[in-house]
Amino acid sequence: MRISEAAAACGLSADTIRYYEKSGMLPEIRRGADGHRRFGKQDIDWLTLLYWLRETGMPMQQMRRFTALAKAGAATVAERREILMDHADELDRRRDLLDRCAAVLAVKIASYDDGGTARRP
Amino acid sequence: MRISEAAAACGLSADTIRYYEKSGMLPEIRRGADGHRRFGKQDIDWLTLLYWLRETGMPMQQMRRFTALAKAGAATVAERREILMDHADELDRRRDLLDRCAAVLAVKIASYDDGGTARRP
DNA sequence: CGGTTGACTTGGAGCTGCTCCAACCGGCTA
DNA sequence: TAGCCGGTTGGAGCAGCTCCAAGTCAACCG
Repeated sequence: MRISEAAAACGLSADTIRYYEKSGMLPEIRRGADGHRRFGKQDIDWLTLLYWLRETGMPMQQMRRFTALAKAGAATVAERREILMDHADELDRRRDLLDRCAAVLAVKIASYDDGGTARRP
Repeated sequence: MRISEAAAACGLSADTIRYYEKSGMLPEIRRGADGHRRFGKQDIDWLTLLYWLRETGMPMQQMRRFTALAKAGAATVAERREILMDHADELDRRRDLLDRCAAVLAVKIASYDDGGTARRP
């Protein structure tokens, strides 16, 4: 798979994929005889996981750590598991934020909706 | 209220408040005789709303627009309402993303949890 | 009265995480 | 042989902060 196909498959842009590679967030990506990157199925899986992690705000530093562990082999599974569990907790906190913001917005919108009949201090 | 108290009250940092003022995202903030900013209750309410909006990812451009409308007076209530409604929709989309990411993480964690008994292709 | 402390002021540099661009290269088609 | 396509690299630019240096002013201490 070429980089553009990989980008289409995982949801990241080609630029972002190159940037992630430069930043040590990808496993070794093979190159063809032409010097172009070639992505295998496992690479796509990895990119897709990264896509979800960044889409939900995991900092690059943590992604780098995660990648380094994965490169280091099976002995690091426990720590990788922990990183993902932590991120799952983070998602819960974010959902909470969204809910609270939704409540704030609802109040504000309602205050616009009362058509000016309410006395707003 | 001094800027540090305002920061404590609204959740933004003093630096961010100054930055927001520079960027046209605040109403006019009074100054004391010493040249320091003085925040009133309404200012704090505004900052708190901005806090929630940025915390849930509203782009500054939209915040600027929102501020400009608020400065322009009551005639712009409908458009401000619309901006908040749009943002509420955005929150729904984000919640959806979080849920989908949580599902991806759950699968990945389960694959770590199976203790290596499963055959992973 | 002078000196220190502390909260503020401004302007500007630095950081993250992309995103875009110029300049270039190799392979394929007409 | 030319033109186009899909890559390559390095580097600039952008959003949204965050931090820092240098300065000002008020208040308090001795």
